[in-house]
Amino acid sequence: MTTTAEPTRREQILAAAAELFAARGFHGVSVSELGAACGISGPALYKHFSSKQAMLAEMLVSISEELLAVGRERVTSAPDPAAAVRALVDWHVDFALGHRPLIIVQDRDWESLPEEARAQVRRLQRQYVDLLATQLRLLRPGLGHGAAHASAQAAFGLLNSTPRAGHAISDDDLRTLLAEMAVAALGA
Amino acid sequence: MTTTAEPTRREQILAAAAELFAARGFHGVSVSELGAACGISGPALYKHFSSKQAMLAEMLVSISEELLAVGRERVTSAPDPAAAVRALVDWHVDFALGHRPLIIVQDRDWESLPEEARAQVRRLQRQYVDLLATQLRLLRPGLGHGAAHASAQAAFGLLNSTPRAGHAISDDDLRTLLAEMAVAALGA
DNA sequence: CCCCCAGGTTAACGATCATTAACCTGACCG
DNA sequence: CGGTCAGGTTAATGATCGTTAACCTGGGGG
Repeated sequence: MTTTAEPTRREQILAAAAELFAARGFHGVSVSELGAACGISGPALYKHFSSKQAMLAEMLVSISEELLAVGRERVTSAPDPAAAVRALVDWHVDFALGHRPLIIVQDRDWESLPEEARAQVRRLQRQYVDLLATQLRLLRPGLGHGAAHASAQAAFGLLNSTPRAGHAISDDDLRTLLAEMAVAALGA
Repeated sequence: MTTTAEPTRREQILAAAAELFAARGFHGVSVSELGAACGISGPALYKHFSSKQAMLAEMLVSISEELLAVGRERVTSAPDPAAAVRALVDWHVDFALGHRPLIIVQDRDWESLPEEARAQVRRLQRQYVDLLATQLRLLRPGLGHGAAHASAQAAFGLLNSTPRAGHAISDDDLRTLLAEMAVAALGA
């Protein structure tokens, strides 16, 4: 029995917020609408979060941390750089398909974060990109630092096109398609 | 003498607006700031545009039209589908590198458009993606409609990662890197 | 039994913003 | 010379938003 623990109230709110932010943007949704989406109304949210920005901060920091932490796991448990690259790609496409709203919010609304959280998220994202860039340079010596970084960023750009995809293709097909495209783009 | 025509006032404003919108988002910049960036102040902008949304609409519709129009040219003047795919990739990366702010605004703020313009932009974008998807299916028969569409969208996602790239690599190197990655991802 | 307090409610506040109103000015045309 | 008009200006307006204040309520521990 793996105690799947009913989600806490904060998590419910964050999930609703993620979908609304993804649909209309951080500035495009008011706290009243946000509360309404949770069945409560407006200012009641302040019993759970200190501000609207704090909600955004919590969701973006936590997913950035998760992406990085699991990414590191996958790399260290990979036998060689080629496997590490494939593992990172698979992990990212899995996450992106499972959390489409968060992916949208992450790269559209991160600039709306309060200063401290913004710096934190940017640092985590840079480490995450570097994780892939480092494996690319191990895989293909002679690849410059700038080129490796740009390649990694481009690959994530490809994978993050996931959420915008229409539903003219099944999730499973989309998963393998994106993973194959990313691996091909990275030359691995 | 190709009459390089000093930019009209509207164009100056649109250029300033594109950079500000790209930096802080459509809702993140006020009309006062926008005017200040043009050397005039606040409500003077209404002598040139009927609303703030109208500025966004004009810039997004015009670039969507340009992308599609030139994309069509490149396709019709390509000898075969493989060449067409490469021509489309080259055209897009050229445009993206030359208009980074517009690319950012286009895929971050298109939801802030008034209804009519939003529909128009979405239609133009869909036609643009279909342009690439069609060539992909000619190139690789057996590729499903949904898969071709998703592949095209993913490729543009890769190419649109351009503006976020740090300046650790020269524009020329970045151009060839992205083009090669996109072509590899598309299997062409 | 009573108190407390987590977690709601509605009303009010202050700021900001897009937009409009009212007014000014200088260049150009007849 | 006189008027008009494109293109500015500042002040005012109305709406909306995030946030705070003040108040209520029901259930659990001393």
